[in-house]
Amino acid sequence: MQVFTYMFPFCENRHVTVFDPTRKRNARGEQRQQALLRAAAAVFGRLGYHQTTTNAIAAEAGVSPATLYQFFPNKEAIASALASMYAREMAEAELAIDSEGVLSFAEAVGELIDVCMSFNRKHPEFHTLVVDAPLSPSAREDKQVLGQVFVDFIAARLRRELPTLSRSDAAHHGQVALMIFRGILDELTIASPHARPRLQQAMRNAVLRYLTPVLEESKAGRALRNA
Amino acid sequence: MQVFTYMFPFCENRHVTVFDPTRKRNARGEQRQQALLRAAAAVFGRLGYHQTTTNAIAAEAGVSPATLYQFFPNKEAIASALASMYAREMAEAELAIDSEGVLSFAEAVGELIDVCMSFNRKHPEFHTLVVDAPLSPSAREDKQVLGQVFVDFIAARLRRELPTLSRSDAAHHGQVALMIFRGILDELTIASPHARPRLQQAMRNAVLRYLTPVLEESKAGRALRNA
DNA sequence: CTCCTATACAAGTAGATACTTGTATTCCAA
DNA sequence: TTGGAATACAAGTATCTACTTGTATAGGAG
Repeated sequence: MQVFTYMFPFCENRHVTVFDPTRKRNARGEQRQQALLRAAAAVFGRLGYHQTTTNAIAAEAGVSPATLYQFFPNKEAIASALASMYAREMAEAELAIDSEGVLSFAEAVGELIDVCMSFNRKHPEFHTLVVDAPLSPSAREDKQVLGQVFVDFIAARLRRELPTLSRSDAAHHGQVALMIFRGILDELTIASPHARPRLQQAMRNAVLRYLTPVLEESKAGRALRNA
Repeated sequence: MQVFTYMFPFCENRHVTVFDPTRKRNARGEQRQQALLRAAAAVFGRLGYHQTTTNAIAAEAGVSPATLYQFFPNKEAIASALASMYAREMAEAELAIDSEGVLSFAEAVGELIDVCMSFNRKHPEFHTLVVDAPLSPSAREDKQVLGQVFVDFIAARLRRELPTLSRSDAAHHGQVALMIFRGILDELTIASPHARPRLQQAMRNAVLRYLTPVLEESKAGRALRNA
C-alpha cells in the first residue's frame, strides 16, 4: 500500500494519481468527500467494518473506486475520519451535560448514559468503527479521549459528592462504569426494538447501582466514626 | 470453498484429496488433530481470529498447510471445534458450582464469576473465538447454551431467594448480569497483570451490586405492605 | 507379504479486494 | 480564453490467504 506520492514542483510529471494530503479541494471535491463519508457510514452500519469493501462504499456513493482514492489514502482512513468525527462530537455532548451543575449525582450520571445511548442509536456505525476497525493513531487518540471524558465525568461527580475519595479510586470507578456501559451497549446495538426500553433501564440501573455504594459505604463509615 | 467430496464405493478413483468427515483416523492422525488444535489455540490467542492464517496454524504445528486440511475442512471448523470444546467445558464447570446448594446467593454468584474469570484466563483464545470468529451453527449453539447456563444459574438463585420473582424477570436480570460480566471481561483480557486483581474485585462488585437490589427492593416492598 | 487407506507435503490455484494506472473531463483563476 | 489543477473513471494490478492437486510414504488388517 502506497499512502501517497509527493509530486515536487520541479518534477516533470506533476499529475497526481494517488491520494495527496496537500491537494486543494474545490466545492465539488468537498461535497464528494462528505458524500463518501456518508456512504461509508451507511455501509459500515449495514455490514460492519470487515464486511464493508471499499468498492461497496464507492458504489453506495455512486462513484468509481478510483474516485474514492482521490479523497482517502485507504480504507482505514475512511473509518478513522468517521470515528474521529463521532468521537469528538460525542465527547462534546458529554462535556455539555449539566454545565450549570444543578443536577444531582444520579441525575447527572443518568443524563450521561442517556446521551451516550442516544448517540449510539443515532450513529449505529460508530460501534463497529470503535470496536472492529483498525484506526489511525490520531483516531485512536480521539477514541481514547472520548473514553476519558466519560471516566472523568463520573470521577468528578463522585468526588463532588465525596471529596475524600482519592483521584485514582474515582478514576477506577469511572472506568468500571464505562466497562459496564460498553457491555450492555454491545447487546443494545443488536437488540430488537421491543427489547430496547427494558435494556436502557437496565443500563441506568447497572451503572448507578455500581456507583452509589461507593458513596453509601463511605457515608456508613462516617456514621460509624461519628457514633 | 469445497467442504468435502464424497467418494462413493463404486467410484473408480477413491483416493481422498480433501477433508472427508467419515475418514477413519489412526493413532498418528488423532495426535495430529489434537496438535493442530493446540497450535490453533496458541496462534488464535496471540493474534486473534482475523489475523490468524491457516498457514500460521500449520507452521505452529510443524506441518504443511495441506496436512491441516486433511483434518479440518476449513478455518472456521478449527475455530468452531475449539469454541465448542471450551464452551462445553465452561458450561460444565458452571453447572458443578454449589451442587449441594450450601452457598448463599452472594457466595454462589461470586463463585460463578470466579469460575468464568479463571476459565478465560486459562484459555485466553476463547474470548476472540467467541467474539470475533464466525462459528458453525453447532458451535454457535454451544456458545449460546453457555450463555444460557450463566443466565439460568443467576435466575435460579434469584428465584430461590425470592420465589415471587417472575421467571422472565429473573432471566432478564441474569442476562444483564452476563452483559456486565462481558463488558468487564473485555478489559480484563487486555489488562496488565498489575491491574487485574482490582478489576476482578470490580467484576464481583458490579454484578452483585446490580443483582442484590432486585432482592432488597422486594423485601422493602414487602416490609411496606406488612406495615 | 500385499493391498488399501491414512498420513504428509511441495507446489501450486482461485477468488477476493485493496488499491493504481492512464486518460478524459470539468473548473476556475489569471 | 486558456492552461494548470482538480475531479472522474474504466480497466486494470498486486497481494494475500484460504484452500487443492498430485504424489509419495507409512501402517495396519488379512
